[in-house]
Amino acid sequence: MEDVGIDEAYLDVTDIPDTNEEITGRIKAGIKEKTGLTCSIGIASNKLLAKIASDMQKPDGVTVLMEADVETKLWPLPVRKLYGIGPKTEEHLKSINIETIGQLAALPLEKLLEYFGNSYGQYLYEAARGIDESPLVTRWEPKSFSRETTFQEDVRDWQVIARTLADLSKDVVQDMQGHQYKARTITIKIRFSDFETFTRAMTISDYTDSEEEIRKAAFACLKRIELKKKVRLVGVRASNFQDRNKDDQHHSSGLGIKLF
DNA sequence: TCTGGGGTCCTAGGACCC
DNA sequence: TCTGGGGTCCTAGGACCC
Repeated sequence: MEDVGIDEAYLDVTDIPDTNEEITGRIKAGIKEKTGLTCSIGIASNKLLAKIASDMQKPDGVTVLMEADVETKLWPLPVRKLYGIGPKTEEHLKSINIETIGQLAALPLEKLLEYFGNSYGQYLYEAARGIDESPLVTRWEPKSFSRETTFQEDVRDWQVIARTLADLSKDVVQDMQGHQYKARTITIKIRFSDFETFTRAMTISDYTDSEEEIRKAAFACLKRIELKKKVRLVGVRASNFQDRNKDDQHHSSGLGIKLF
């Protein structure tokens, strides 16, 4: 099972001999018993289609979406239904008269790469055809920890901003320590009252989970933003974690070799 | 549709190295 | 000092997801 947030998950039932009805029946009964809630389930040959299917019969439904159904059931849907297409891409596609997944699938790959870049273009090409080879991710390592707060009222007072930044740094550090991660990169985020948002990052030479070091880095970043407007939001993020699989990470030995 | 808080991934440009 | 090609690392911002 792959968790996706608090109320979604993908289950690989490939090797479970029971019928779809038996499996979905047990899942629904179990969820009902433990939470009192209903759920909607999509059954498909990959995650992309399963997610779309789960959305097709909303309260308490079960929907099967097979590859053979792509043309009849997937293609009529608006592009926005595809995972990975948000408001911006929806608008972009609309501007070139593409509103359904079928119309998207009619676009040649070269066009998609041209409009959306190699990575995203290739993704859209496959997604529009219901193709998704992505595996279930049952365990993963976090890549960052962050905390942010929006003020009740926009703030001009530097003291308030500074204290908030320090508090957030502390929270991030506690998160890191609790999960035993050390980071090299600290990023702060400042959003002004007009929603203009800036980030400033600093990468230090040694991995750390020290509150003082991380707070200092955060403040060094803060200095690089001119606070000329009222501030709505402050955030702190730590990333670029030390690889915990390597128990010893001394950077480099003092050995250099030069070949002539 | 928007807000809020927590994330991930991608891109582009710059600095630097060989 | 410039050109060219290849690479890494870092930064800033944006799109997207739940």
